[in-house]
Amino acid sequence: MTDTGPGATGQKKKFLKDVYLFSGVPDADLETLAHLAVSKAFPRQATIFQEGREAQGFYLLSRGSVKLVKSSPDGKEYIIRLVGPGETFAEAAVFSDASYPATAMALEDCQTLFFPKAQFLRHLAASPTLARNMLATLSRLMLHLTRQLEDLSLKEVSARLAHYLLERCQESHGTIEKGQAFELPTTKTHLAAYLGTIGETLSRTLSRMKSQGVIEVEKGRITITDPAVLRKIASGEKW
Amino acid sequence: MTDTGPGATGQKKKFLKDVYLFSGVPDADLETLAHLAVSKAFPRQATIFQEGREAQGFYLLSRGSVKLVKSSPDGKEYIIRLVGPGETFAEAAVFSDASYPATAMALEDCQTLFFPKAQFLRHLAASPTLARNMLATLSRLMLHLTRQLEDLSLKEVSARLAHYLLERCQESHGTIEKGQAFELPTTKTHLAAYLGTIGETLSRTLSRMKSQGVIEVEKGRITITDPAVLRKIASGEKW
DNA sequence: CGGCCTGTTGATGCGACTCAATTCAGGTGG
DNA sequence: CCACCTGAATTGAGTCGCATCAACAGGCCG
Repeated sequence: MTDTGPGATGQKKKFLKDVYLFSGVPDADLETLAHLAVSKAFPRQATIFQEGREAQGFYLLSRGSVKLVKSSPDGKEYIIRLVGPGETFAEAAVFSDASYPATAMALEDCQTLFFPKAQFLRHLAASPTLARNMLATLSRLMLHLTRQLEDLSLKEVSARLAHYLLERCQESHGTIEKGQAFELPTTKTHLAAYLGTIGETLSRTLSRMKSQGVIEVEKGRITITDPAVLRKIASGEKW
Repeated sequence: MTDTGPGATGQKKKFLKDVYLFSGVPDADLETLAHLAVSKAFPRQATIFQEGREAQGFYLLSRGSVKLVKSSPDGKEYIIRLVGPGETFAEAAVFSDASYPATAMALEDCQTLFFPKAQFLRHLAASPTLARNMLATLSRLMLHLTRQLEDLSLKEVSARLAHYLLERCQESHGTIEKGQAFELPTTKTHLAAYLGTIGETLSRTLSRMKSQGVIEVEKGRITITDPAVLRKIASGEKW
C-alpha cells in the first residue's frame, strides 16, 4: 500500500463530483471532503483490509477492482461483492463501531481514496444531503445482499448463473435481447466464488447452457442467444 | 389490518423513547415522530406487506413477532429475519425509492407503528441524530445479512445450527456455559427456514447432536451440555 | 524451456432435499 | 367429554445436486 499523501485536492474534488455518494453535495462540502480523503494505492493481490480488524474508515475506488470476501478456515471463499471504479466499499463499517466484516483484496492495481472514520462522521453530521446519500447507498447494498441470500438459499447454481448473466447483460446494454454480448468482469474462478460455487461446477453449467443453445462462450465473452430460456432457468424452471 | 388511528400520541412517544433508533433524539422531535406514526395492528398469519409492492414506509414493532421471508414459486421459503418487539423493519425500503424486497408476515397478533416514507424523510433531514441512528441500524442489519451469506455459502447445516444455538444462548444469558437452557423462539419449521434448510433435516441434525451428548432437547427447550464441541461444530470441524 | 495459473472434463462420494408413513399435541365441534 | 381434524415433528428410504479428487490442456511469463 502506498500513501500518496494529501496531494492534489482539486483533482480529488473533481473525482468526487461524479460519485453517487456525493451527488448534490454543496461545493464547499466537497472541498472539505476532498481534503480529508487520503489517497492510497494498492498493487494487484494486496490485502486492503482484513476481516476482524478494527475499521478505521471506508474506501472509494477510483481505479482498479476489488473483491470483498468471506473465507473459511479450509480455504474456500465466498465473494460478497465485486467493486468497480466509482464505487465505495466498507461504508457500513464506519457506523457500527465494529471491525471490518469481510476481507478486501485488490484484483488489479488499485487507486483509492480513504475516508477516515472520525473525520467523516464529524462532517456527516453537518451535511443532510450526504447522510441521505449514504442511507440510499446502504439501502441498495442491503437489497443486493438480500437478493444473494435468496439465490443462495432457494435456487440452484444454474439459476444463479442465469440470473447473473441477465443482470450483466442488462448492465452492459440497456436491454436483454438475442445476440447481445458482454465480457465477464473477472476470471471464471472468481465468478464461481461470487455465485457460491466452484470453478468446476461453473464450467460444467456453462457448457451445458452452450450445448443447449442458450448462450455462446468464447474466452471471457458471453453471447446470449436465447433470452427466454435463460429467464426460465433463472426463475428455477427445468430445462 | 386495523388502523387504530392517530390516538394517544403521548403513549407512542413514551414507547419511542426506549427504541434504539430514536435514542438521543430530542424530545421535541420525538413529539413530531410520535405524531406522524400511525398505529396498525395485524392478526396472526396476516401479511403486513408483500415483496414487490411499492414501499410506502417502514414499521416499528411494539408487540408480537414478524417474519421477513423470500419465497420461491414452488413453495419453499427462506426467512431473512425474525423481528421482535422494539425492532424496526423495512427501513431500507424507505431510502431506495423502490419496492419491498421481501414479504412480512405476522407470526402472532401484532401491534406496530407505521412511519410513512415521505413524512419521515422530511423529518430525517432535520435531525442529524436520527440520521446517524438510522445509519447505525442499517449497518447492523448489513452485518447480519453478511453473516448469513457466509453461513449459507460456506458452512453446512450442522454448523449453521450450532452457530445459531450459541447466539441464542449468548442472548438469553450473558455467557455460554454448560447447562444453560433457552427456548426456541418459534416452531422448528420456522427455525429450519431461517437456517436455510427444511424441517426434516433440522430434526435429524438436532437428534444427532442429542445422541452425541452436545445438547438436550425437550419440546421447544434446548439445554447446552457441551459448549466446547458446539463451538467446534459451528466453526465447521468434524464431529 | 519449465513453472504456474486458469480452465475443462471425468469418476466418485457426501450432504441435504424429496417423498411417504407415523406419531403427537392442540383446537374444534358434535 | 370424546371424536375428529389439522399442523408440527420425527423417522426411513431413495435420489439428486454439487463438492471433491484427479488428470490434463492451454496460455502467460520469467
